[in-house]
Amino acid sequence: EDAKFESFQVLVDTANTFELGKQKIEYSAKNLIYDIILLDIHLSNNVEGDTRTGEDLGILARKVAPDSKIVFMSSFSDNLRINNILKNVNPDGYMVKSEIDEKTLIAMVNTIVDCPPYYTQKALSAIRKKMSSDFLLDENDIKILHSIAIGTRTKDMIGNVSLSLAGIENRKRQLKVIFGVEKQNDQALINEARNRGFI
Amino acid sequence: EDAKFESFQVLVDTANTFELGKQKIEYSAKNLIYDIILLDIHLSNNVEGDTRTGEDLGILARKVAPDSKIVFMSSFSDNLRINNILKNVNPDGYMVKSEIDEKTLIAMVNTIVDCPPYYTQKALSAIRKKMSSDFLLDENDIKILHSIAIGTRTKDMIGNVSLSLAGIENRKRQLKVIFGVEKQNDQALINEARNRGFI
DNA sequence: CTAAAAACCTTAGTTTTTCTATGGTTTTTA
DNA sequence: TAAAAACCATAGAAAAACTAAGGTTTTTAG
Repeated sequence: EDAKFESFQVLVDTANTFELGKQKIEYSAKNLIYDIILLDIHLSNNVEGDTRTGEDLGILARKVAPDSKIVFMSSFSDNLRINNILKNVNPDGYMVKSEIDEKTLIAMVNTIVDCPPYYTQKALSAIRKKMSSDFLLDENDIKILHSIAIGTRTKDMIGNVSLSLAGIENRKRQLKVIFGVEKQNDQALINEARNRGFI
Repeated sequence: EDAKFESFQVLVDTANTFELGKQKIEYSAKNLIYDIILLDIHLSNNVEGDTRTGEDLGILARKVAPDSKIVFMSSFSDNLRINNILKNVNPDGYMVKSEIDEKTLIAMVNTIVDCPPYYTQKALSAIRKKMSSDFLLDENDIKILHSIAIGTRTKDMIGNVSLSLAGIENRKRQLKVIFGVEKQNDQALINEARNRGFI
């Protein structure tokens, strides 16, 4: 906020819950629209059990304020999250928090207004992984990978995955082939999937 | 080449044909390996009809000198080319020539040695498009898109595409739906496909 | 302007792919 | 070491994609 810019001055407005953010974005859309909307993925919601995230807010912002630039901030350089947000929201920028400082913030603002997108290095690293391994997994594949990652037993995946047990087993086998860890254990599969930005 | 770096000095070696580049890379791999290999996509080959490009040289370099960083330079911010190279070579950097100057070159070198990747803005713009539209086209889809782009009539696509006429027509219809240009003409489809980096 | 060609669309039947159900074998777990 | 889970294979069912055929609409060329 202390940063000096040549051609414009900075006015900052903040909100710390989904609901408040939603209100401000909707209000601004009808009045003075925001140039840049900076979104934290993790939101502290006031209502218990409210699982709406900054991603949802981003999707909303895209709809009601299509001319505002959207930049995400995330604590983690978590590959899957970055990939999902780039796909679902297509933000003009993505910054990993550990890389946010005055220098990157200024660079971000200058890049965003001029020629987006702006990504910090760790975000770029995740993007690179995704771009270089270009095969597509469907919803079920992703769910299975996640379930394995958190230690869910195969038989307990029924219900999440909309496949029969045999179907899930088949997919697992197939995934191991795709990721080049045929005949190896689940850990190898997860490592490779994480490494390539699918988890 | 005049740029000053703090922690290292710059030695430059050049080659202007595929064959010469290949020799130098192979020679260096067994002796003093290159820190960074800068590749131009368009090569002026001495032999007529030699269609090998910088991309092929990049694939070769990755194999024989896996520890060298590879950076591509391209005149065009052509989406498909960028996507293909990122997928097939997975370079540590990609620079669009119009964006190359002393500043970006220095930034590239510093980023590459420290924490790759480095992409110039126009490359990033292409990458963004690809990341936000993440569906996969198979070989036939690509062939059909290409055929349309160069003006091939649908009925003449049989032979290239290994599908029946009705099959090709179906795919075309489906592609228009996927790209969000349903009921529109072929030009709209090609524009959108090109825009998203599939052509 | 008009006739021919191409593109477009639909339907029925075929092929291919993927899934389920089932049951046996191997590995893991307690 | 016995039970549970994972793994694997097979036959049949279901879904998806393709072909062939024929009709309608649009485009092209004379």
